[in-house]
Amino acid sequence: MVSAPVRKRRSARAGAGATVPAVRDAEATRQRILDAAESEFSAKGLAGARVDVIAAGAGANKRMIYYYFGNKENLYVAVLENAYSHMRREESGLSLDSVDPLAAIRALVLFKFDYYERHPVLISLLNAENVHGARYLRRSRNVTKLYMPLVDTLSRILKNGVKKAVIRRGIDPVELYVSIAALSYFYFSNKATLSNAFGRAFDSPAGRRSRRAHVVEVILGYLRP
Amino acid sequence: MVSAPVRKRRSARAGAGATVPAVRDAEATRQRILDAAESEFSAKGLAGARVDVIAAGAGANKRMIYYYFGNKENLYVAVLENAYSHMRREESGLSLDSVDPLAAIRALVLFKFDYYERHPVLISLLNAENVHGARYLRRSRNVTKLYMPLVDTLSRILKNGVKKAVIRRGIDPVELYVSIAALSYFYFSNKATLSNAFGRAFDSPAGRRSRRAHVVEVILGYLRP
DNA sequence: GCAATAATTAACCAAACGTTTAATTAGACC
DNA sequence: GGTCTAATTAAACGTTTGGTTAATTATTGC
Repeated sequence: MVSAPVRKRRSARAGAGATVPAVRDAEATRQRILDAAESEFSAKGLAGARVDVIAAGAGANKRMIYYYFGNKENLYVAVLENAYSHMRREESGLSLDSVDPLAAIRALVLFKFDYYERHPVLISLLNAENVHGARYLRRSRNVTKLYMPLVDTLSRILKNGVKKAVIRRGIDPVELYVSIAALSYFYFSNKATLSNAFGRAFDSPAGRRSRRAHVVEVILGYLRP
Repeated sequence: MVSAPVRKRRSARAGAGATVPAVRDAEATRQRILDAAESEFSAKGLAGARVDVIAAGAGANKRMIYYYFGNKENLYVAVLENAYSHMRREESGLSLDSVDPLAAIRALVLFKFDYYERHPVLISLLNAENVHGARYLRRSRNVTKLYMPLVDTLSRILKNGVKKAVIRRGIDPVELYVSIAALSYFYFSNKATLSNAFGRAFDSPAGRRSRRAHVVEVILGYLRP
C-alpha cells in the first residue's frame, strides 16, 4: 500500500504550534500531548497547569488526554517519569573511566552543569515535585528503583585519586555528588530570584560561562589534598 | 477601662488549630490569615492553595481574606514578602567583622545552612516563585530594591583573606555567595527527590549534621590558596 | 446610651475546570 | 466494498473555587 499522504494541518489555536498530521497516528498524538504537557506542567506546576492549554498546545482534542493518560495526574506523572529517567539514562551513559581522577570529576561537574542548562523543564518539574514532597515521583514505578550508579563510579574515582595523592582523604561520595549537583542546579533553578536580588542577569551567556568555570573550580579546589 | 476578657474559642474545623480570641482584633486576624496562608501556599503553591483552607486554618471567615488582602494573589505576595524580607533582615543583621576571614566565612556558611533548615517554608515559596520566573516577588515593592549588603561584606573578607594569605586570589564574591547558598539550599530544597533517589533519609538529624560539616569543608577547602 | 464605624458572618454566584457521554470518522483486515 | 475497531471530535456535565452581597455584631467616640 502507498504510504499516507504527508499533507499537514495546523492546530486551531493560533500560536499553539504543534503540527498535526492529517492521518491518524496514535503514537504521534500521544507524544504531542506529552510534549505539550511537559511545557505546561513545567511552567505552571500540576495545579496551575490547564488541561485545555495542553490539548491546544498538542493540537489534539481534550478528550485524547483522557484516552491516552486517564487523567491529569497520570499525565503529570508520565511527564515527570519521562524527564527524570532521561536524565538518569544520560548520566548512566557517562563513561568516566579516565585514568586521571580529576579529569573524570571535572567531566562529571561539566556534564551536570550542561545538562541542567539544556533541560530547564527538568529543573522546574523537580522543584514542583519537591514542594509536593516527591509524592508523584514516588508513585512512578519506573523511577522508584533507579539507584545511583554514578555514586559507585564516584567512589572508585575518589579512592583512585587518594591513592595517587591528588585527592584528599575522607570524602563521602554521596555528599560530593549532592554538592556537585547543588552548585549547578541552584544557579539555574533560582536564577529568577537571584537575578532579582542582584539586579544582574544571571542567565546571560557570559554569566553562564563564568558560573560554569566557577563550579569546576569550587569542586576541584575542595578536592585538593 | 478593663482589658478584654481572655476567653478563647476554637475554630470550627477540627484540627485547623488557630486559636481565635473572642474579642475583635483586626491585627490578630490579619496575622492569623497570613500564618495560615504561609503554610498553605508553601505546601501547595499559589495555584494549588485553597482560599477556603486558608480561612479555616486561620479560624476566620473567608470574607476576611478579601477584607484584608483583596484577593488570593495579593495574599500570596504578602506571604512571599514576609518570608523573604525576614531572611534578608536576619542576613543583614549578621556581624561578620571577625578578624579571622575564614572564621567569618564559616559563620556565614553555617548561618545559611541553619536558616534554611529552620525555615522550610521559605524554600518552598522560593521554589514555587522560581517556577513562575519570580513574577510575584518582582511585583512586591518592599523586596525589589533590597540589594545584597552581604556581598560587600564578603568582598571585604575575601580581600582581607588574600592579604593574610589564607584565601586564594581571584574569587568573585557573588559567585561565592551563590555557591554558599547553593550547597545548603539544594540539600533542603531537594531532599524529597534525593531521599527517593538514594533510598537514604536525607532529613535525619545525623544526615543534617554531616551535611552541615560537609558544606563548610567544601567552601573552606575551595578557598585555600 | 447612642450614633458611626470597623469587624465579622452566612449565603450566594458565576466562571473555570477536570472529566464524561455519545456520536463520528479513518484505517485495517478479509 | 463491507465490517470491525481504534482514533478523534463536539458538546455537555457536575463540581470546585475564587470572589461577592448584604446583613449583623462588636467597638469606639461622644
